[in-house]
Amino acid sequence: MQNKDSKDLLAVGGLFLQLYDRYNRLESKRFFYKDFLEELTMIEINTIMVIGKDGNRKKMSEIANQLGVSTGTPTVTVDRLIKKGYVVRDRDEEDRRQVIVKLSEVGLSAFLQIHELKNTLMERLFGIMDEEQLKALVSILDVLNENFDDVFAEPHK
Amino acid sequence: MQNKDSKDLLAVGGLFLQLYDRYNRLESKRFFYKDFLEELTMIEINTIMVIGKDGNRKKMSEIANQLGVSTGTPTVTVDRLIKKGYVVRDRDEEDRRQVIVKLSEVGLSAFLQIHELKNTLMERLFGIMDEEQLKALVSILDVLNENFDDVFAEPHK
DNA sequence: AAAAATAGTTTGAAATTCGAACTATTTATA
DNA sequence: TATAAATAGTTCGAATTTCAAACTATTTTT
Repeated sequence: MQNKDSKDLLAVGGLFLQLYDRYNRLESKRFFYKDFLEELTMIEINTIMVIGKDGNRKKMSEIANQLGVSTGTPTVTVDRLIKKGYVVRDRDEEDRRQVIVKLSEVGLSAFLQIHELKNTLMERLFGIMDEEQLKALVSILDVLNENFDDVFAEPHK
Repeated sequence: MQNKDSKDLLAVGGLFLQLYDRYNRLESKRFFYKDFLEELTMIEINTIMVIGKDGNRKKMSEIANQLGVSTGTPTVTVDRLIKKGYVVRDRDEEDRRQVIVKLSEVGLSAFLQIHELKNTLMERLFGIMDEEQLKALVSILDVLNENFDDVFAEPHK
């Protein structure tokens, strides 16, 4: 039995998908974003999280790309978020075709709260593990993240 | 430094979320479901996957619950899937309030193809790991899945 | 200077969603 | 047993989300 076809390789995929689905469901509005959903819809929250990550400054195309939607979608969402006071739209003065979107103070505060909320969930999820398991998992997740883009670079089949 | 506040506990959450986001984006239509999206929308695919899992026989409420949407949503989606020939609607004869939804032959075939597609992705993702890491990861994911519901049972805060 | 490429916006149509009101059926209760 | 309450789904209307195509504005290429 060689590596590629090991029973562990088969098992780990199923277990990952199971955990992924569970977390996915947990994050789905009803529970998780309850405090925000009076004000914000899911796509608005997702858009805020994309804008705030790594420096609070994103082009429209970056937002569309990160969310996996066409560029028409964030145009509409950002319009609404501006109306609600969560983001600001600027034109890049270097290249005036580009639009730069940033979080307002309100938007940034929402971003930080949701970020914190996610961290709390993570602490719950992984809090049951002992120090040794944590160390092992950190190094494994590191490897998976590092190789992710390479592994899926060429279109699969 | 005690367990709960260890740097590994902090790190592992971020790494998990990173992997989660990446996989999430990968699964998002454009790449992954390309072959099906001429025929099916995302919610239709998700609904098919829920119906097919664990025995190809689901109540409306089970579908809504698994998808994290209100019951109105699968009613509409199932209508469309019936029209497209992917599922069948039956009334439970024991309790005639309940509606049982099953995949047709076409639906089952789509389910299996998508299932296979996901497994292929999993093999790619985890194929870079050696046997020892795989074993470790299997046992960790097992623990996380087993404890998931308990950990998040009581509403967080 | 003209043509091509790029970044976003606008538009219209379809899909998705929710929550509330509704129908049908089953279970509880008086 | 009759009535009330609970449960399972459906229908409805309004809002959100989406895409793709046509469009505007700007920059880059030829």
